[in-house]
Amino acid sequence: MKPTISDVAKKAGVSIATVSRILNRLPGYTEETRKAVLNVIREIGYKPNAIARGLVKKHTYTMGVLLPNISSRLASALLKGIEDAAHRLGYSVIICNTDNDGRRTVEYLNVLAEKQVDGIIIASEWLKDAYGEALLAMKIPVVLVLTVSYRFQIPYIKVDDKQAAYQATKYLIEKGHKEIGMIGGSVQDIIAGLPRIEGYKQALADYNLTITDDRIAFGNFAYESGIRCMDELFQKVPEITAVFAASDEMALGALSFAFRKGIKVPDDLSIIGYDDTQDAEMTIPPLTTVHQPVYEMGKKSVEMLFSTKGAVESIIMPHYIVERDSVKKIN
Amino acid sequence: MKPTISDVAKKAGVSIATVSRILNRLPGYTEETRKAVLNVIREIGYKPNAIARGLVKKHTYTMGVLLPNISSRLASALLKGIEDAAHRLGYSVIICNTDNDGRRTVEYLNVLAEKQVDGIIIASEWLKDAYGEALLAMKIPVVLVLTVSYRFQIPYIKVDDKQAAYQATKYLIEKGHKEIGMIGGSVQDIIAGLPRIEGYKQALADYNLTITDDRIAFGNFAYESGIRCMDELFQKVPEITAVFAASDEMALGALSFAFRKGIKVPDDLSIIGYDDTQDAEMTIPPLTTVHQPVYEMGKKSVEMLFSTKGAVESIIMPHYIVERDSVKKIN
DNA sequence: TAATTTTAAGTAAACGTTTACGGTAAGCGC
DNA sequence: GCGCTTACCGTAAACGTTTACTTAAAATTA
Repeated sequence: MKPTISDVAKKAGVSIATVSRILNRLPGYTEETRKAVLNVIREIGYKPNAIARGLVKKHTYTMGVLLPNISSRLASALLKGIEDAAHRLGYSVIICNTDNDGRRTVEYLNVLAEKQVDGIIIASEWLKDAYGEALLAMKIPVVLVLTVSYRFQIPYIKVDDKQAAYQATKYLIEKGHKEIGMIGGSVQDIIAGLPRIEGYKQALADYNLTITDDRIAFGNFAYESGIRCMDELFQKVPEITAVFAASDEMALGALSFAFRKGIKVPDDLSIIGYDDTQDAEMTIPPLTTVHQPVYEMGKKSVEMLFSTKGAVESIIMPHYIVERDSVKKIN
Repeated sequence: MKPTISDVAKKAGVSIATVSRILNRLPGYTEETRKAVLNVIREIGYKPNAIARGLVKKHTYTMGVLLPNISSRLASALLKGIEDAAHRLGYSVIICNTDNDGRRTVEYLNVLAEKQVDGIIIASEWLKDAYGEALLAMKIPVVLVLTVSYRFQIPYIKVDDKQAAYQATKYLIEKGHKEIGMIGGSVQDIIAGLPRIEGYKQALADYNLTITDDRIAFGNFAYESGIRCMDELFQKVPEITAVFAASDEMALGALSFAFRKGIKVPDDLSIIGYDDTQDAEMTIPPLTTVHQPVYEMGKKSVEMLFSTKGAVESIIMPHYIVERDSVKKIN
């Protein structure tokens, strides 16, 4: 059996209260007994039981993160930010891969509730009513990352998607492009889909460029869909000279499609992505894209989660375009 | 305050023992009282406290995973496999990003011990003595993934690196290449470095091809180092027609370097990678590489961890070459 | 019907901590 | 020497469960 605090107490000839006080650096013992107790602890290899402690303190120093897909590049970067900040603050993080599955999500919410986590971060996921209510019932801090909720008043941290998309499109326009296509997410996706499409349209409108439904292809943010969308775009609107992809992954798909068809990027076609995930700089050519500070958002989200100052404010993080080699100036 | 079991007992007019029995599907109550209790539970929104339960049952249904870098592609895929299997078995997983930092690793081991996790998976990390001893003291199951320990008898699950490297090299040889370079990891890295280099050398030796120190450049498995190594290789041994990279990321670096220098892959240079991470199929051209079944290894590792049959055997997973377009046959 | 077994339920100890409270001895001021 | 504070430390309750043990009633058997 693992040694417990009373084993330590017995062996050191003191009460468990004293051992506990020493462990928690509370006052109430001489330096002499402290040393003796510490020696016993080392000797028998005692480690406090965080479960028992959690039970009385009602604080587990554990938090949960829900994300639709842990293995996406975006999630990886976010997770690292979260883990780093959590570790610094002394928290452990439980990962929950929801797979965008509602049933699985409620299961996770339940587990996290039962495990008495001290806080929850929800990333990239639309907050259904059931989730929000479950969260409310738990009475613990929650923060949303890369998403928002209009129904529930939960602090969030994200980028201004519409504006970012606007700027990406404007960037292409300023490079002389007039026939610009977009590879977007679903319009039903109120978080990462619609706003980016709106930003794109707004920019075209402001510069009096043609907007047609044909110029937008709808993917699901993944690589394969980028390929398919690029194909679609080229068949319907062969005159386009540039495309804005709503995710780097789809931009990579577009890049691959172009390569296969012998279309040179950026000479024949300019591509701008979104996210600035790690592989954006590894592509051929390196991808110009709008940078979301995902790692920092991860960090900030746990800092918000455990912020000691009362009401936490949502944060709109700054984005910016990182210029690489997938966009060419034309005239 | 959150409702407790005694709140439901009181409200239902039974003892907490009965409520507990109902919750745990133990015998000892009528269907009538069961329904009544369940109703109360629903009514007041009671959720069992897993911390309290864990204290008495000495079982937390929580496990830990240690990895050097959560945001690497390899780790992402592995993590997903682990999380999936864990979720299926009812376990939560705590992630620990060690950053290859010894101090941080022991910290994590401590936290996991205190939190009474039921098992630990260690991935891609050389098991220092201190870790092994800490692990031993915890008396809980451990499994190693993508790594081994010779000093500690801990079950592992990995690929035969030397053989895989041998086959990758042989593949190049069979495609007619005679001047083959390698971008390897460090020789000090007994897990992913040395064996792959040995496999490479063995293949060259078996086919009577030239082996020189010049033909091996040493990277750290990351993208940047792939670029640097490719540069190095070309300066020292311009005659090479093919290279075997010990990781896909380094292969991507090599690809980028070639692109910048106007060297066509696979026409002027063939490249084979290692890992078959998600981006291997997204590169231009798609990367031929040796596939490690990382997701499955993740799954299997937790199945091993919580396997009920006595002694668990280590597993060598099968690898295979996936042919894409970065290697060309020459004569 | 009486004896016996089975079933439904309650009581209380245990899990390993933290912590409020109390007690004793020492130190101090007068 | 007496009262008071302070420092050190022990006792025991509490945290929310599970579970061994007990008990009373119901069901079964003879």
